[in-house]
Amino acid sequence: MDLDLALVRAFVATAGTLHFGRAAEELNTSQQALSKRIARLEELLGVRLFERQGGIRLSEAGERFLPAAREALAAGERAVAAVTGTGPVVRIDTWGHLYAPMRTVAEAVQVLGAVRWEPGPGRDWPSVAQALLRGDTDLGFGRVHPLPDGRDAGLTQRLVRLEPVDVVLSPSHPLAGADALRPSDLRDSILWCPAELNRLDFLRRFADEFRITRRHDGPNLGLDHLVQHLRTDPEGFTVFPADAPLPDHTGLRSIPLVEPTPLYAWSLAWRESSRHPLLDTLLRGFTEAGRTRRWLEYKPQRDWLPDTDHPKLAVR
Amino acid sequence: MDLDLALVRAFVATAGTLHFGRAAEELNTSQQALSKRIARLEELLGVRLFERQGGIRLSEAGERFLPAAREALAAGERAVAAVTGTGPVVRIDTWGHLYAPMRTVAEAVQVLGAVRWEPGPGRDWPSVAQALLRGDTDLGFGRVHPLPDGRDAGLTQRLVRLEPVDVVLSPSHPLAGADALRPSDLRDSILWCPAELNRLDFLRRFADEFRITRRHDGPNLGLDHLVQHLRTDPEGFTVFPADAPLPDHTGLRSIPLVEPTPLYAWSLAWRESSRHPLLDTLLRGFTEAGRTRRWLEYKPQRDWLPDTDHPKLAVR
DNA sequence: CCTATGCGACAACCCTCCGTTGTCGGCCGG
DNA sequence: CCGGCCGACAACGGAGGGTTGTCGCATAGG
Repeated sequence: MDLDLALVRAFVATAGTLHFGRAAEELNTSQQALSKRIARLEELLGVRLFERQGGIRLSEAGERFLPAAREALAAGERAVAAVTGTGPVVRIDTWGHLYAPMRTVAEAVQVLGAVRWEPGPGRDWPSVAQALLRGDTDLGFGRVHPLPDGRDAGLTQRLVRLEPVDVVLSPSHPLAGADALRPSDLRDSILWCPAELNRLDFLRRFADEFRITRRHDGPNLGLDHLVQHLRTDPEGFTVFPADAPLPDHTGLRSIPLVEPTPLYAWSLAWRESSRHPLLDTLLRGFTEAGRTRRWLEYKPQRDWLPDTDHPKLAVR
Repeated sequence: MDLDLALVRAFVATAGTLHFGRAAEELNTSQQALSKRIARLEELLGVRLFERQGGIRLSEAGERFLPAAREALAAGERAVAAVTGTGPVVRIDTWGHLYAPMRTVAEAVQVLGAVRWEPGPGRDWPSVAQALLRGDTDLGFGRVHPLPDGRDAGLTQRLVRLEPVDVVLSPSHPLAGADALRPSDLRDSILWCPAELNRLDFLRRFADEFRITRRHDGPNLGLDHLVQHLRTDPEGFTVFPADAPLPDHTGLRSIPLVEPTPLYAWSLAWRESSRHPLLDTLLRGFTEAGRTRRWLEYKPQRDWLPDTDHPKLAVR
């Protein structure tokens, strides 16, 4: 009971023109062949799709079939595009590269397939927002924070993942043996920041919220550099998304945070006035992945989320 | 370039077993026929889907194709189900019947087709919430307001439409000639309520917000009854969703409200722990319809929404 | 009432294509 | 080196889909 999409195509074309002759022309075939195709489809489905009485019009069943038929055609085209590499590509600019945003995008894309994408050169949220507004890129992915002067006006965003963060510290750190730690346990330690703290919205809010006053920041010299320092400083720590990969054999320990568990809010952003054709498919991929992998779980009494992220939460 | 889903089915089955013989058995055909089908599909796509070297495994292209192929098969099945009437039915309980909730559900379903649904006996939000929790129905649709005692715990809801409301009044009402009215213009008029006001969350909040103190309520005796009273009372008015149909030839006037425009918030609700198989399709229908018909537009400076509805808003 | 016209269905024909049966070749384990 | 398993290849037969040609049935106009 599998449809041949060629038949479905014939139906959709005929439903469009309501005229066998013209629809046949459109499909580069003859009226008779088209007539047979429709008849075949009708027999397969066991339902009359058109009422014929001097001209044709959609039957009630045809009316029900039409939108679903269009969907099926579109799905077929996406499948073909997925494998032949034809069709559009969506450019996705990510930021917060230290936290490996790509892995989440890749996972969401994999769920549905059929989306070809390429990473953009994104650096940070302000620059990606600008690129989106200029049309230099199609989609942004990372942690969004409010921009001054309405520099994000016209952009739509959607929260797609809340990721718990772990503490990362040296085995020589006094707390290294714990199975779980509370943020308040870290007050006596030194927060090592991967870049200048005033450019790290999440880390800054985290440190402020939990009164972590000993902080060490500096220019972004990459993950390895940070790891080096952490390894040698028994008082130092940093926080890191729980599923983001640390370089292997760093010898550092990753310990879950609880009471509360801080969450890192990953969002997609795009310019509403120029939606990319693949956007809907991609959003479905994130929705699907988010549900199965529980990417959007948030319990106010268990988790901590920066104030500015709260509006992004919603019953969805 | 239209796929034959029978070929796609062959591919998916083979990708599942990674064994031509067993997949052929599963498909009730011979190994040779299956082999030919795969070859045909590969030629059509111009890509090798399997690597053959003593046994088979998916090629890179096959890996990309698989999820999209599953999607296409599902879409095909939905299309067949839409027209043959096979497949599951989703029971949707609506409430606020005076405001004709069904029309919005019907519109959303129409966008994608393929969802068979039947209305339930819903009366009001509390009773529908209870029915959802008991599993007596699959989905609820109407305006959701918070319930006491956690009687809505375990239910997920999603805002799907914000509908402006119009004033409805008799032609003999002094304001009947206006092209648009402000809520504050109605302070001297009498709000006729279609039921007891303490059961009408939206109307109560509306009247309180805009200081409409003259109110007339009573048991719900139906739309016609309300219309009768409105027609004869030159001081009376009621408010009504802008797109909801009033009975024809009522002789009443409908006038848009502005500065601000009150919005009626329609939501879907379901029990997260027992998602109906059609729920995702249905949600996509609402998302799609919502975008094209601008069902979710809200400007705080232009519109008015009861406080309790604000958490439902979200960037999505 | 008759005819012209336009449209879709039906019939006959032909060829392509798909599934069948039978067989070969290549990769494995012993 | 050999046997067994698995997928590809070859040959054949029948169904199916496209072609051309024609008919039936509407509707409109004289």
